[in-house]
Amino acid sequence: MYQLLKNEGTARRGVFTTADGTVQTPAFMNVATVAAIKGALSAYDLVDIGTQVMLCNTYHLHLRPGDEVVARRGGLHKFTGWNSVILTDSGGFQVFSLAKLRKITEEGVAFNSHIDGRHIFMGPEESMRIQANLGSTIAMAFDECVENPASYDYAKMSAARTTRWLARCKAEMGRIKEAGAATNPNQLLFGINQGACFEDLRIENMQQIAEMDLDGYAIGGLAVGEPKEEMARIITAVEPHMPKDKIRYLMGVGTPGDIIDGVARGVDLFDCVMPSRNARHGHLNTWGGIINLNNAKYAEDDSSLDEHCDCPTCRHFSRAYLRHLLKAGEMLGMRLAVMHNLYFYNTLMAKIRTALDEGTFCAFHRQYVKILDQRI
RNA sequence: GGGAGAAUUCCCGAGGGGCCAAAGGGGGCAGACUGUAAAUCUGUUGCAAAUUGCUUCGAUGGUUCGAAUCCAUCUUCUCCCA
Repeated sequence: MYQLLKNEGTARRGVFTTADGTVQTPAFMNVATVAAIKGALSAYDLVDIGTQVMLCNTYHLHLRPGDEVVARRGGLHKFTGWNSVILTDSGGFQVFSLAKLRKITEEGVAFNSHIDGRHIFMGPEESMRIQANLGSTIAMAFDECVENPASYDYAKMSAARTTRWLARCKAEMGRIKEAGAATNPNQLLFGINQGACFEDLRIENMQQIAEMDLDGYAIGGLAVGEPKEEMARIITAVEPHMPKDKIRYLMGVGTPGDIIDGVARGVDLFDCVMPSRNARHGHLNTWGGIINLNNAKYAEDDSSLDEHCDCPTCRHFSRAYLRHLLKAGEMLGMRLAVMHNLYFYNTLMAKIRTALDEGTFCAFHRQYVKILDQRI
């Protein structure tokens, strides 16, 4: 259940209550595709870095270890030791990212496993059954994330099909719960808006899925290579048609600046691989911008990563040491870097919430939206 | 003591008269990454007043229009026989 506490323009401050825990929004969900945050972070580390929601992936967990294995362990919460909110992505993004290995029909998508090449079929019903086995707090509807650029005709056809898939997802989830076969009987379902970069398709699609009374609504298919102005244009066009009393999720976004902009445009939830992937590659977020620790100039820099950050990494280690660990390919380097970047993102969201609470988000936006994405 | 082989750029290593500032790795430097097939991918890596010029293939000297490449001597290393 979503409760809007306060708003500043279209920006919203709220609380999302679930059976597994409460999420203060706006929030950034930390991506743990295969039920682990890459960089050797466990559920216990997530508590230390201020994580509210862990995000896992249906397709990846279906392949390995297998959703039924997870179900027999009591679901993702027991399996991972993370006792708060878990969102599972439906596998829809893999329709996009594994494009070379798949074939899409009305029924669903045929994949070749990226692990061993074996034939896999996933449609709305399969995705719902897998997510029911995984027992996440929130299941995402199975969608097609269309590549950019997309033709108008393809985007229209695909969005309509994704909506038909959504109806099947809702029906299948109902059947599973009725049969008592869900690992988590309180599992929620979010629908996903598609329509590429065409405002009329986006709006029409949003209006259709808004009528389906889902637990939350996501905007998908953005941040897939289109210019930032395009993304902003689409969010601004769709937002007025999203239910005010439901939580809104902008999938796969983004940079700190993208997130601040997203909040300003009325989004409550975000997720992105950037903080963890960039951290592993030496790109660290600071309150003054992004630094690339691989750069030679940090080889003898004894200062902490960010003097304004009090994460475990910044409290104890120098840039020179972190750079050495990263260069040497040590797991510790990645772990410390990922902890910092996720702490940074989680802290960014906390600051956004405080600004909204205090009615100063507009000033916060002005101060940080550009600088945080800059390279220094 | 006798015989055989080898020395190439930061490292390993290809190249056996002109198309060689010299393949390919590694390392270095730099860049990319947006619901993670991503410890991946891309560029670059002798110097400079830079469509060119200069220096570099163990050292010195030679052959040749032209040498990393052929010859002589030397140095160092490896292997085999004593």
